[in-house]
Amino acid sequence: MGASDKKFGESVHEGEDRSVDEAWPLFVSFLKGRASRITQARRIVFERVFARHDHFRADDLSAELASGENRVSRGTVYRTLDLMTEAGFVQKIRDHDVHAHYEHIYGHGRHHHLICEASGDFIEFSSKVISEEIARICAEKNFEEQFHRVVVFGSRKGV
Amino acid sequence: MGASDKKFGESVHEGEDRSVDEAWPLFVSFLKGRASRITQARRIVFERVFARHDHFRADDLSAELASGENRVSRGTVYRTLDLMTEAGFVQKIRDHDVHAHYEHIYGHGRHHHLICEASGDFIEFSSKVISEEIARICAEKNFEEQFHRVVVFGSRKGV
DNA sequence: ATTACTGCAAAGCATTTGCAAATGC
DNA sequence: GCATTTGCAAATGCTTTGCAGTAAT
Repeated sequence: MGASDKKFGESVHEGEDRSVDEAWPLFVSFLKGRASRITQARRIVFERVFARHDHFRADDLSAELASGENRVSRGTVYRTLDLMTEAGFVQKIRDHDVHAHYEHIYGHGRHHHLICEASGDFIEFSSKVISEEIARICAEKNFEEQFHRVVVFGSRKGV
Repeated sequence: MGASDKKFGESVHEGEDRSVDEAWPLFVSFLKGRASRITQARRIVFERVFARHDHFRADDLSAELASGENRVSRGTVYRTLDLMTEAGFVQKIRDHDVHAHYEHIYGHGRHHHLICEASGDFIEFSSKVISEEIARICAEKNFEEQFHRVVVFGSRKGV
């Protein structure tokens, strides 16, 4: 396919090798900027992340790297993933909090949350615009929606 | 108060007792419908959930119920919360999966996911409409957004 | 009487952490 | 040479589970 055919995002997957090679120097700068070291383990994890074009789980990646000639230990995989997140190369697709939160919904409409990272407070909101847009997207993607969640992380102004 | 005065979001706390009393019989039906028993422990957890008007964590609720005259054990609290979720009285405010998922975002635009519960597949999408709506809501709520996530659970049609 | 449920304590399991050895600078 | 990292293994902490006793039907 021609790169021009690719609609989604700007990622051009023929460029995958180039992608690591382009990105690595940036990670190096990031590390240098914080007086951290450029190590083999970090390079290995970095490459492995870029070799994937799908979503992955930290523990899967760690398992993959647990053996073989370029093995990296669990702790280091997790630590490097944190660095990469901080540097903005990966995004964590999960709530920050590992704990399960609940709320009772009897008599409530569906709603979503603004979560203040500083105080941990939740602000509820609901939006017809969003629900409708999601319904539209699902129809377009031939996907049957069961429910959706919208979470906005940030902070309350003036708190 | 007239129920009609109630806006959304501002739960009116005088109504709290009525809310449980209205809901409990429904839970009883649900339990009977699946040949499960109506027990004291379940009633205690149910009430405690409805007595809260905020979000709560399973482990906090469990800690609360760990002592006192109406104590309920940890295991039972978790099990009852599952039942209540299944029955639709509470909503779990967290991804289904406890594991952290990552993806690399270098060269990708921000995007979100449709997650197929059957196959576990992810379908990516992005929507300017949603981002703008969220920005609008944050402005309205005086909230400074850092980032947002939209997750739609459901299933792919014809898979 | 039966059978489901509860409490308990132990097990699970992803993730984190302390520390001695290894490595980058 | 010195400080940061790594690997290892043990610890964490929420959640789940097996089992024997208890309660609901």
